[in-house]
Amino acid sequence: MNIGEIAKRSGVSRSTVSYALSGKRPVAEATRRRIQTVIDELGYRPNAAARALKEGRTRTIGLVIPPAAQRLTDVQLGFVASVVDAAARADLDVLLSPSGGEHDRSFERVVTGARVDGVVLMEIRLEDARVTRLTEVGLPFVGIGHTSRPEEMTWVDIDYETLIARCVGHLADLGHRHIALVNRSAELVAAGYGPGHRAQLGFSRAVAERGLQGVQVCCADDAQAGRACVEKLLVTHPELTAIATLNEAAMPGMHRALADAHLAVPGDFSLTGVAARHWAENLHPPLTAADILADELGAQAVELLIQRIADPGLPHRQLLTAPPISLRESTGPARPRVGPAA
Amino acid sequence: MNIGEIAKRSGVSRSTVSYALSGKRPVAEATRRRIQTVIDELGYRPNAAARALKEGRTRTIGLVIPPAAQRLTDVQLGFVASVVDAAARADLDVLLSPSGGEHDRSFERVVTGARVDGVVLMEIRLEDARVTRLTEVGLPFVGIGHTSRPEEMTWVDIDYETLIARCVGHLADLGHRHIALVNRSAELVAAGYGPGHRAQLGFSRAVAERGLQGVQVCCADDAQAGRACVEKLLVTHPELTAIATLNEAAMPGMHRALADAHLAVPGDFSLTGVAARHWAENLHPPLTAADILADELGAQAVELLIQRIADPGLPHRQLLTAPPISLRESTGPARPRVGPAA
DNA sequence: TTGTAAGCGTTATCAC
DNA sequence: GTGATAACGCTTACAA
Repeated sequence: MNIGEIAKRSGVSRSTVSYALSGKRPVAEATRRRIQTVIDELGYRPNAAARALKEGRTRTIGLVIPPAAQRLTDVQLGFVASVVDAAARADLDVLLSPSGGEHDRSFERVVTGARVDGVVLMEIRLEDARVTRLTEVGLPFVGIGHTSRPEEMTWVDIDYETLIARCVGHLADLGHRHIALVNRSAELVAAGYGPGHRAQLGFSRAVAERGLQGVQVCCADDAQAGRACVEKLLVTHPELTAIATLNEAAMPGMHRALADAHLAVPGDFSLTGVAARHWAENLHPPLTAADILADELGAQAVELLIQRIADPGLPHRQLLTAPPISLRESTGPARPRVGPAA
Repeated sequence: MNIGEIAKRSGVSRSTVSYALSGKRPVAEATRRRIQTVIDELGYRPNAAARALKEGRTRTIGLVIPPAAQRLTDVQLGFVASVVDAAARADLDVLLSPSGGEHDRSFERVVTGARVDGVVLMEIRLEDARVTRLTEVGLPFVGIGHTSRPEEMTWVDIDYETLIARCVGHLADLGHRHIALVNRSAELVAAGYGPGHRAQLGFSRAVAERGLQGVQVCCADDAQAGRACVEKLLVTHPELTAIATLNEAAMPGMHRALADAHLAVPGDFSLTGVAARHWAENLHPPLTAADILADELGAQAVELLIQRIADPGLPHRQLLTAPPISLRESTGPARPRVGPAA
């Protein structure tokens, strides 16, 4: 079933069918209708490969995700969903590529075989080989996250530095003087994972500015680790009254450790951080947090990518969002765990 | 950068380059090496569209997911991850298509523009237009889930009927006589969502066989709904001592409702169901449940699809898995809430 | 208003 | 062991 077949059955040439479809040249109404009838009857659709070959574009974008094996967080999943959704609205298909680990072949295929018109790149590291590679081959791309040389690429990102600083500020306002930051996994932070890195920065800065006692720990991205991490923290830092975190996955475990220590949230202990709204609202008690609007960010990434595909010469653009903290029920006035009385 | 350029620089013809790459015709070792050098130098890769056009296959599979807007459950996410992973291992790319709702264009593009060699279809309904459409156009596909005429397609699925029946059996063995099934959302079940439907069947059957009192309710896929649902259930059915569910997303809320009613799990009330292992292990207390092995199912779906693509005439195959119940800590002996003493 | 034909980058058949 | 060349299905410049 190809355009020639449609042409034959409609009694016109192939070009007329093509033009009737694209509207790039006027076609007599009668002819157009005749062609349309045949097309509907046979359920014809132009062959994507042939069209891509001729036009030099695929109407497809690549979405490079972290290797699937390591589960996606709620926030990451939100990005994927919103990118796919935004792309569908723009009539673009999305080619999914797990990158890193054993899947470099997949990334190379997507990048270098002219399979896509552009790429949305997730989970960018401060030094990221994929960014280098994409720049090298000149394929338009937009990062969700950015590298250590942010001006050299187009990206959207969450301002973890500001957000964590704000969380600390919020806790300080409530009277907390001893605060911990529970970061993402040590591997991730060591590998130069931007959010982890910038969370450290923001935390250190805010703690210094407010003259607080701060302690920073890394924690693997799962509930067990969160539990162990907080259990340890409560012992090693008995004066702690609050935690800020960007580690969603660890949070259920953190809650559990607090409950096991008979510390009520927010009565005895405050908890806050950065998380997907959906997630924050569903915790018990609902988490006071800077709500990441994954939907918007993903859609903006696609929007920027479409612009770059249309004109790759465009100057780079950056979009840093710092959503306000939504006050919910997980933070409250400080109540010393070990005070003068102890 | 195309094959002609490589040919020119290597001083051979285009066909020789092609054969050097594919190995489908012997090429002198010296020539082969010369060509390879040029290729490495220029980072050449065959154009995917041209190859697809010529070969009549795209080396790409479609993955049709539920509309992105409605969040994926943990189990669904597991399927996506494992399908992407398995495809990458087989050097296949994955084109993601949200279907249903406003995204029918995306589905049609994938299905009908020769964009993919085959499709993995998620979230199949008992009557599913997409199955009809795929059959109609003759595109190889494999379902994760199946329709009301299961023998007419190739699929992998989870035997919810058996699993829920087993859960009921397990509860009955522990002495529970009044058990509720918390199903997925009413919309989903009404729309002929297979798992919801088969859970009903399994529940009814098991309850009848064991001579128990059973009550079935539907519940939207989120924590709030789960909480509301159980709160109501506890009031309307005060004799209830256990719940079986396949609604992961609602479970945190269900726990909360039980806690609010001062019912300890498993001391006063037992909870069990079907869930991703990851999820079950992370609940508090860990959920006694039939663990869905999403990784295996997704990989098997890809495997079956590859076979069907290679030979579309193959008889349909079906793979129904019923993983055993993993005993954890959320079920225990029945302790009547309202007994003779009350 | 419509038709003819070139060409996109491959692969594979045929010829040498 | 290697080289011309046709063909895949489409879009579009040129011709009528």
